Amino acid sequence: MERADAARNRQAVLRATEQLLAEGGGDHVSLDRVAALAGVGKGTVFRRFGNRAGLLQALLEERSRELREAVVTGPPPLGPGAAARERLLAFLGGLCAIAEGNAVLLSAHEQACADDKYTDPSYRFWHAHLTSLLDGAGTDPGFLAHGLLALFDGALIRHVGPGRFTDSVKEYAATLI
Amino acid sequence: MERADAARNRQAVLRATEQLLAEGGGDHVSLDRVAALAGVGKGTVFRRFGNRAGLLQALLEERSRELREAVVTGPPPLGPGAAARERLLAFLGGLCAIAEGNAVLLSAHEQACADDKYTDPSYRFWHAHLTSLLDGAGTDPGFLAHGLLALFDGALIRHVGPGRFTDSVKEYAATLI
DNA sequence: AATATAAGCGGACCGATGGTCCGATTGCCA
DNA sequence: TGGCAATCGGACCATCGGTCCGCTTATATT
Repeated sequence: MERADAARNRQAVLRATEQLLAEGGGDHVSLDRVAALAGVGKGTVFRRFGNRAGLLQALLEERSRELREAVVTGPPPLGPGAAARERLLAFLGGLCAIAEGNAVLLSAHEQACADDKYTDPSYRFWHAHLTSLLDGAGTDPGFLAHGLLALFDGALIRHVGPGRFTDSVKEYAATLI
Repeated sequence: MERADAARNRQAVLRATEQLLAEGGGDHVSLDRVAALAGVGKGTVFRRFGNRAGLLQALLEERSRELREAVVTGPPPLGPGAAARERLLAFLGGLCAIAEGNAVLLSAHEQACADDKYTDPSYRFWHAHLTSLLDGAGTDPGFLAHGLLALFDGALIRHVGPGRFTDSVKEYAATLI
């Protein structure tokens, strides 16, 4: 059981992080600043989240929890029951929505994860889901899944511009499968 | 005209950088170490290459110069003259060869470029070439090109394992076009 | 309510890093 | 050979991620 003050501080830190992400670029979010804005000590941030990557990942998971649950236990077309192709397109749509609204967070997280990106639990989950949906269609569904997920890059989203991004991804996926 | 000692130092720095990249991970390459190993002052490194990203990009350009020239002025199937599909597959093959041999350098460069990745001259060049080769085939060749280039991620190469990577990319491209 | 105890807290501290600056040096050309 | 501009080098700086440890406090127990 987590102590009440601990839970309060976890929230404060998360809220401070998203505020800093919103008002400045991803490099504006130093852990010193996060701690200061949250009104806690730096040690607290690290005890809760381990390191910079952990903090950003926690925020990312919070933002994608809904989609994750919908995909596992929700109704079709996201959840089980629909045809794989339907589910896949619906899933990519959901991912696009999250990605477009969190481009800065995405970049910061990638930057922080660096090489561990592919062992990150979040990534593993999306990748496993995509792979299973792509099974049978074409060759090497695992690599296909990597190829699709590679599109969800914060800098790319900003580069092509949100709005255009979602449409492009859908076209791209339609071409691929 | 570049002074003789300046040219010598530029070489020394590049060689030191690749040696450090080879013997340790990408994070082993601090500019202090590069300067020390090259036998020059830190200021020299920055005067030559501007910053960390510039240094890595210079190395990357050196490693890919051959392919760049082959693509522009070389004989088919890489150069002009062959069918677009042939050229595209040949080009991706060349890129794979470079990428597999330079996964660590790729990662380090991505990390250093961060958000400027898509305005990096090197990236622009590859992207423009791919886009022109993809013109007509399918929709939004520009985004297709981004999708293909997104595969060339140092961490991904290490994750799927070199060898497997090239084959997977070729399958992927064949599916896509 | 008093107490014990473990969990939590905060911020000083550390090592490393990217990047700057300027006095000393040195290649180059006349 | 002399003068000068380009080059050099490494001390210096700000910042960052991460650690540490003495102090505080929430909570369970009696």
